[in-house]
Parts: sequence; structure tokens; C-alpha cells
Amino acid sequence: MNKPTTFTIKDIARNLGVSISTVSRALKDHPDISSETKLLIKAYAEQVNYRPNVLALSLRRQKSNTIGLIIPAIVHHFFSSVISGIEDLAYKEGYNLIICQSNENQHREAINLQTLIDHRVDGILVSLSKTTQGFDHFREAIDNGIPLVFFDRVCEELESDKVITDDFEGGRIATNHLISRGCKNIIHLAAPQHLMIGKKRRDGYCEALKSHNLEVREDRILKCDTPEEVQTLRNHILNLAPDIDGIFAVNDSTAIAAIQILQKNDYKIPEDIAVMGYGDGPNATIIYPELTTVIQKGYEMGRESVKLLLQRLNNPAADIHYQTKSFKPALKIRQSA
Amino acid sequence: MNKPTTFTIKDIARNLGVSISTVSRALKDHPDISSETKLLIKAYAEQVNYRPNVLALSLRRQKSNTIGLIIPAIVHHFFSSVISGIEDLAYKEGYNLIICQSNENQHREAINLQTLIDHRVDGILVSLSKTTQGFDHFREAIDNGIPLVFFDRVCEELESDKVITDDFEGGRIATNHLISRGCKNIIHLAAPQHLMIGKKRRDGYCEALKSHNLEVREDRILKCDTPEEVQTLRNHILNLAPDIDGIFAVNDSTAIAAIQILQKNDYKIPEDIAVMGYGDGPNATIIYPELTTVIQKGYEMGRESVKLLLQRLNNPAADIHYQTKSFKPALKIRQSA
DNA sequence: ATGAAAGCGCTAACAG
DNA sequence: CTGTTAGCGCTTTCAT
Repeated sequence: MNKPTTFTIKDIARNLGVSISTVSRALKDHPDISSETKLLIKAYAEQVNYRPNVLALSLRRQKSNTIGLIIPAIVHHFFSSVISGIEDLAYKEGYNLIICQSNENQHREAINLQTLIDHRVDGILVSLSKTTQGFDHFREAIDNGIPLVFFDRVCEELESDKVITDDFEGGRIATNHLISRGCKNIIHLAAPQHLMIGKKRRDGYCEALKSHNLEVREDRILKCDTPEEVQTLRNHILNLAPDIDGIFAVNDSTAIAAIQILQKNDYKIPEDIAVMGYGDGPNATIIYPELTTVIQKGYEMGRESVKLLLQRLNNPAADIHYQTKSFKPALKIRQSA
Repeated sequence: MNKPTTFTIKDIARNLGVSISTVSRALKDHPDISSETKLLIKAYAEQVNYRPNVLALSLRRQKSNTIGLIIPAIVHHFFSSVISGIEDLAYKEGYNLIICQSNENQHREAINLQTLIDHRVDGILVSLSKTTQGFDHFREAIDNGIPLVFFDRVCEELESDKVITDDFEGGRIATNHLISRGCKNIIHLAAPQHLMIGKKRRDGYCEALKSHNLEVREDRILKCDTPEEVQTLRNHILNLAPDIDGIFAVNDSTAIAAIQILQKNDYKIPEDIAVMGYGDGPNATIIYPELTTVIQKGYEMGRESVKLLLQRLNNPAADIHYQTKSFKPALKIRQSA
């Protein structure tokens, strides 16, 4: 068992009989150093497999080359696609990623944020937890001069860069699609209304109804955005079922859970009740009938978030105005509606 | 816009007219410091919201309190459950996580590894990429004295701690279940055989057949472990279909893809062909008929991996023998088999 | 009970 | 062209 053998520039300097700064400079091709010395040093560094100590570098530069990410839950397909987009671009640009899950919990979210600040990340990407109602914990990042980019579940109260899909439009086209198939009594399974995505998708739903002279009824909007909640509201939904012909769910998994309950009670999808999801994850093509839904580009949103962040990182002083990048949602028509 | 205001112990020392070392000691309750001074310093630190610089700490301690994770792909439900398990325990124990995706690519895996080593992580958790055939890149971590824990897709050639499910047993009970329902002609959709999980599950399948005096036929073992590959092998599978009555797929999504192709060609599942998956992810209850499968406890495996790693971290010199923690697989019987 | 100083690994201003 | 020095923020001997 050979002992851990990590060379530092100091070791190299000593072994080669030059000064530490010469080594440092040679390694980064500083013009002052003679090419002989450079060659010598580089060859030796290569030979002993020298690797700069990132920790020391970060401390010195006051820059960690690390991006922090706070995400409600990795297990959701949408969010894991986002992560892939973030990671691909971030690593390409020489940044590392620290990923934290808030588990839909505001307190945890605040802790995550503190952790990231403590680690002196250069910037933070965040999608809000479902329970988050105040935003003071984000202030601290801002006070520390750490740029924030919100994506998907963004925060209106805070000035910052944002990456979203046009959720209003998404809700609108989803509902329009149901109407265009002839649905006249459409319920909406909605996310909490303090979440922008919840509010916007719902507003889009309402707008679509109104523009077709259909009545917007509060009793047809259920706060229900997980399969578990569908179970809880099972009876309520089944009571509504005889009077409705369409459902617009705020995400795929909720739509799927609704389909399953309805089918078990002998409703035909889409003939009796047409069902729209939102997200277009892999589940959409596993359920029967395959789910008609709204496409949400997680991977691309992830990349775009990093792009916005890098822009800001590379223009530190610049008073760039905060940007909001909005993706256009698109319908993915299959069989459920 | 108030400028980023990050206090260091130096600032505190200056503002309070004491020495840096006094501040350092007071903050960590060193017995030498008078309680007055402690109180004073702590109060002030609190007031200015002092936060130690993790980078400086790590450099000083030669310990980053960070765990590295290399995972084939976050988007798979199993792996994201593992992450949750890892994260929960790691954060509780004061460790941070750097997550890297290999994207099933050995080269990327090697880069990930180097990144983690560069970051001086205290330990590395890894599940092998599908394409990984050599293991030299792991040697370097070992040479650097960084403990490795493999989970799920482990490496036999390397001595290290491991966390697995008993994949042989999993393959055996899955196949036994098919046999017990009366299947006599069972094909296996297998993972690559250089992966232990691929080999073990297949061996379990063979063992089950043999022990029931059923012939093991090479032409009934297909290398096919993704929905995409099922598409590619579509015709081949349909050619086999008339002669078989059971399928054991190496994972749920492959099983589901097979079910879908079979159903489109008018086979009844499970009446004509019974299908077993492996993993028991959320998809299993979305497909119709619901998928009979083998339970794999991702979250628990994640936790266990961290546990093994921490054990080693906390017993640096100790010559603890490498451990392999093996989870017992269990059948989850639903409708597809 | 407190302070001064060295050092973790690295960079960069300054000096020759 | 190369070396010396100071310092990033923190801990920890060693003095006092």
C-alpha cells in the first residue's frame, strides 16, 4: 500500500531546484518563463501526475468555480432532465455542481441556500419548493453578491434572471385543445396558487374557458397536484365525474392517477372524459390511452439557466437588466384527449 | 445595493480589538478562553452573521467534508432514489455531495473521477457505467487514499466496500415466479454481461430453469436492457413470441416496452405471455396490466453506501476488511405475471 | 487567558 | 528570466 502521493508545486520546486513561483508560472505558460524551464517543469509535473489543488485555488481566487442547485426533488423526471441540461453545460464551462434537494420544504430550502453560500458557490440555480411562501432566505444570497437564477418555479417578488415556460399559454392551449374536441365541462387539477406555475396554468385554463363563453366555476378547480392527492380526493372526483367531459391536470402524474381512478369506475378515456397532462415525461406513453400533454423542455431549460448565470458571472459589474427567458409550450397530442 | 459583506475572523478580531486566534478559539469554545470574551465574540459574530469559510477550512484540515458521487444517469428512477438516500444521510452527517453523471460512458466516468479527486473529496460513491470495462481510472482514487464504495453496479476486480442487491437471487425468484405460474418457455432480456448485475440476474434465471428441468437456451437470452433496444429488436422478439409464455426483463422499463409491443400485436398479458420486470419503479403501476417485478430499495442502498463510507472515513488507519452489504430482493406480484 | 507566527497550496505584485 | 514576499481564511503550536 503506497502512501497517498499528491504533489504540490512546492514539491516540484524543491525537486527541480527552482522557486515555487517559477513552477506556478511555467505551468500556466506565463511569457516570462524560458521555454526550457517550462518544458522541464511541465514534463516533471506530467510525470508525477501533478494536479492543482482546487481548494487552494478557490481560496486564492475567491471564486470556487462551483454552481449551486436547489431543486424540489430529483425523482421527478422533469427535474432530473433539468439537471442533465445544467450539468452538461456547466461542466463544459469548467464549473462544478453542488446539488441540493429541498424536498418541497421551505426550511430545508433555506438550509440548502446557507450551505451553498457557505461553500462560496459562484452562483445559484433554484426552483422553488412547493411550500415556500417567503423569500427572505434568498435575500442573503443576494446580499452576498451571489447571482441567482430561478427556473420553472420562479419567484415574482425577487428581481433576478428567470427561465420559465409560458405557463399561462400552456394552460390555455391545453384547455383549448379539450374545448376543440367538444368538451364543455372541464375541471382543472391545480397546483398551489402561491406557485407561479400553479397560478399561470390555472389562469390559462380560465382564459380559454372564457374566450369560448364557458363558465369558470370555482368548484371545478381542485387543488390537487400529486397522485397521492388524487387518491385523497378520489370520492370528490368521482362525484364530479358524471357531469364532466374533460380534465386538465397540472402535471402528467396527476393526470395519470386521475385516468386510473376513472377507468376503474368504468369511465372511458377519452370518450367519456378527455384528460390532458402537462410535462410530457416518459410516463405519458406508458399509460393507456397514451397521454395528451404539454411539452416542457427540461434539458433545454437547464442549459438556458446556466447560460443566464454564466452571462452574469462573466459580466460582474455590468448592470445588465434581469432577463426572463420564456419557452413556448407545445401540445403533444396522443390518445387521452 | 449594499456591497457583499462577508465577515472573516480577521474582521471580527480587528473590530473587537482582540487577536485572530482568540476569535478562532472563542468561536469553537476552546477552554482557554474566558467566558466573557467568548460571549462578546460570539455575540458579535452572531450579529454580523459570521460564517466560516469552508474553503479555507478544507484547505487547512486537508479534508473537504464532501462526498463525490458518480452515477450513470440521474433520470432513472432507481438512481434518483439512491441519490435521495445518499443525500439525506450525508447532509445529516455534515457532508456535502458533488454529483456527476457518467452517462453510461467510461471516458466520462474517468473524467468525473478526476474532477472528484481534484476537489479533494473525502470519499467516492460509484455505480459503474454500462460501457466500463477497465478499471484503471479507479486506481488513481485508491492511490490518492480516497475510499471508494461501489453500489448496485459494482466492480469485482477492485477491492472495496460494496452495496448490492442479491441479483442472482433476484433473477432466480423472478424466474421461479414465472415457472410457478406455469411458464415453460421463458426468455430473458438481459443487461450486458460484463456488468455484474447483468451476469448475476442472468445466472439466477438460468439456475431457476435448471432446477425445474427446463432447458437453458442461448437463443432465448437477448442482450436488451432499454426500451430503445426493445424497439430495435422488435421483429426478433415478435418472431420469438409465438413460442414463448414468459419474459423476464432485467429492468422495469424494458419489461414495459416489451409489454407494449406484444399488446400491439394482440398478445394478452399475462394470459399469452407473462412478463416480469425488475426494480419496482413508479412506472410499474402505470402500465396495464400492472407490472409484477422485483423490489429494489434504492433509497436504502444509498443510505447504506454512505454508512459504509463514513465507517471508513471515521476509521482511517483501521484495516477493516472490505464489506459487501447485500440487500435481499423481494417479489412484488401484480398482474403482468 | 491571550497573542504571534507558521503553514495548508496557490497566485501575483514587486524586485532584481 | 527568476526569486522573494505577502496574502486568501483558518487552525494550532509555541510563547508570554
